[in-house]
Amino acid sequence: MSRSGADLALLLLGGFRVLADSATAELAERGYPDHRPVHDFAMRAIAAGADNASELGRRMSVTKQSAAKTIATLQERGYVAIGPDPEDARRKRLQVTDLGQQVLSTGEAIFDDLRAQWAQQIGETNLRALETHLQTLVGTEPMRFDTPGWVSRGTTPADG
Amino acid sequence: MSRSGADLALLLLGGFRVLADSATAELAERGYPDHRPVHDFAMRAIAAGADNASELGRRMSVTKQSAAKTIATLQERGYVAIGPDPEDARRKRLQVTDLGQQVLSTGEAIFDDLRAQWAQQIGETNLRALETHLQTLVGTEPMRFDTPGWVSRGTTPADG
DNA sequence: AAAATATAGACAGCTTGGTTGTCGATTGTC
DNA sequence: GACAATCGACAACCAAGCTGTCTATATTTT
Repeated sequence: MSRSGADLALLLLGGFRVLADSATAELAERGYPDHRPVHDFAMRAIAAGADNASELGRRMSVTKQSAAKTIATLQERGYVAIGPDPEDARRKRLQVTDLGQQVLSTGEAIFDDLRAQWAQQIGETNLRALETHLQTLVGTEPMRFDTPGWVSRGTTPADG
Repeated sequence: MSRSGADLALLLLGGFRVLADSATAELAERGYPDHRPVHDFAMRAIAAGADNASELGRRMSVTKQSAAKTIATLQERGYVAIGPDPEDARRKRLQVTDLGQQVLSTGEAIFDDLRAQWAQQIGETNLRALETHLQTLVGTEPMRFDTPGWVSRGTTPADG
């Protein structure tokens, strides 16, 4: 087996897509249609403290305008609520709604389920090793909630 | 360490992005600007026998219209040539040019280089194990040249 | 041979998720 | 009080997908 670097890249992407697609499909089946990974990660970031558009954009390595768009759709679906910020009149404070929390925990459960399936296939030990090594390779930080621009142009936006 | 399924997904995507971004950047530095992974995989597919738009679309799990767009940009850059098909007047036969071959082999070298760097970080044995396990999880097929839709809507297009 | 059907590629138009650039409103600092 | 920085909004654009429609050519069926 040749084991080229390109194969490795494809393998990683394939792995992600299998997980992401399965999760999206399952989420749709459980009553949350059109919920993409990006929505999930954005909500997680909001829940984790990125409670305004600019900050969310920063954490997701995306312009604030783009973040605002995501926020708008999340708001339309009732997953996040927008209110005024008592400390800064320019800001609009974001908050994950109860419905949003439901999606979040459902999504988490689904992902954990998928991971468990994988663990069953190759063994928990091997899966853990895979994760550990991948983490070493990707960087020390566990890539928290900042979704890395979603396979886009790679360069992080400057914005103003 | 919690090891949630979502973390795993992020890790996989992160890994892919690190490789893809590095490769894109390096390729740009060596004189092939704006060459994205999708171009590379499309060219590989063409070289591997997908010598018309419809077939390319099929292999990349993308509509033929979308494939046609990619082909158009590759042609503009002089990476593929379009000629008539002697056996079927509807078809336009695709061919990777010499310049295209250069990009291809350069890209391959870069990817292999990146893989070597990773091997140095966690050891060849571990990297091999990672690849093997990932392959088991993603599916038996090594995901050949069909780029899996590039983190899009997951559903494969029907088209006509 | 003719008719029905399938396929190749082109064109128009839409959607998603990004990007700049600009702007008014607000805040904080000198 | 003046001035720079920041927040969020708007407009315009782009890339890479999608669908739907169309013509020309092949292929298959009658």
